[in-house]
Amino acid sequence: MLQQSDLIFDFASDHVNMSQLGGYSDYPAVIVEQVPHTHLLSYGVEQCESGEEETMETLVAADSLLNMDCPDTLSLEHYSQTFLPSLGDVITSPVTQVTVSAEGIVGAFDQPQWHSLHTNPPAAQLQSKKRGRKARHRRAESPTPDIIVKKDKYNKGGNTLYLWQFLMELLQDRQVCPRYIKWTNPHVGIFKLVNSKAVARLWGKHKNKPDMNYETMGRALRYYYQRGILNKVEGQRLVYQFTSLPKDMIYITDGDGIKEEDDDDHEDISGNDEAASDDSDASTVASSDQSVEEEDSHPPQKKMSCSFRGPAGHRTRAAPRLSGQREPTPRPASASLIQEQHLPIVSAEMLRTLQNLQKVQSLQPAGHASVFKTAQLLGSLCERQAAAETAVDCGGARETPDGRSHPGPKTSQVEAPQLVPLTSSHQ
DNA sequence: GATGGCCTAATTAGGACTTCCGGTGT
DNA sequence: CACACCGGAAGTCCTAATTAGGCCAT
Repeated sequence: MLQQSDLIFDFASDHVNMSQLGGYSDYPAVIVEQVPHTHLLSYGVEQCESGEEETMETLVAADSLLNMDCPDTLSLEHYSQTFLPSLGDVITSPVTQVTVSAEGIVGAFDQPQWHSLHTNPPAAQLQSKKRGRKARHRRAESPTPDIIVKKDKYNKGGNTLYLWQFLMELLQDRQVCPRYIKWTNPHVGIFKLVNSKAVARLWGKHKNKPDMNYETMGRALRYYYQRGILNKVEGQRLVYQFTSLPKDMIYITDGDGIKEEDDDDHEDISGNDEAASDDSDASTVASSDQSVEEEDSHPPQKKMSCSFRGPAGHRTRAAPRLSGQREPTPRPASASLIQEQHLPIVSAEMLRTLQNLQKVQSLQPAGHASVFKTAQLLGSLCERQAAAETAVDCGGARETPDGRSHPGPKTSQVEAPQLVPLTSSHQ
């Protein structure tokens, strides 16, 4: 059974019947979502009694959030060749053996996995400087718009999570988004570091750099300007913009259950949640414990509303469709910028793929450990989900234990945004 | 003994930060 | 004054590519 703070990261590779997917067959493999039980993501931060506990609590939050000792969390180790069974409404695609070069992807992908939020080309095409030794192939670089890494790089078990990936992770994590980091304009990839210190500490924790601070992390972010991964939003502090986003990004928005970080965050029953200010610190995560308990007993995650978005692939978690209801929205063949499969992201929809437990059981545990984790989770949730889905059928969307949204009393359903021109610039 | 194939360890290049710094703007 | 922000410079860490060497078969 999954332990608290367990996350499941897996690619939802589908060598399954793609015909089931209809027009979605070209959807990317990486789908993103948290494990249904939000308590699995407990940040474990005690309620803040004073601002002086910021550091400790932030670090504790980082511990719990990232679960750094757990290779199953952000280590990307499951970016390997994991094949998952798929339900009809789950969009997956093969992610294995993707050979990429600076000239482009060679192999599995014939559709762009990412969409650009800019028209401007990447800033830097870093040229390797050869000296002395015989010329050799370039080492794979971070998946910047034009510089794409080999998939295999992420299979080595290293802690190779780039900062931009990390930020995307946070932006898809309801425990930190919008509390520490939030979208200010998800349509164009603009986000804000609501609590820059906490985010920096989380990053430092992940990188095993206890001295990490926003100044240092900010330097790394500034290097992203040159590489065309990020832009700075002029005139707004702590606000940055991704130049590219995965199409199946989960956008956690400030729904009814989630107040803007700058607003009064009174979801914490204890009243100690002072998550408002930028530097209020990670103690704000303490409220997660509260919410974790709530959500444990009430699987529907009422605190957020989020949606998938993409120029064509936008899907709304808040209103899950049944497999037969999905509308085949074709995906525009825009230029691939960042390979989506590099995202250390989990998918709730992937979890859904595992609902087909019979298929899961046919897998070999040795090669699909995380799959089995998921399967176990799903098995334990199966009954509840069935009940929840019944509720969906009867009364609109409710978030099921596998992460689908439910129309809880406070849940606002976020409609899938309108298609955003890829050339949209930040506002 | 020469050659070739395979495997492994060591070396090297280079990417992605990290650290430090001085400076500017709000 | 604090903080955000900028970018140069140098350093660290890690990983992939390359090379060298050993072993074995022919």
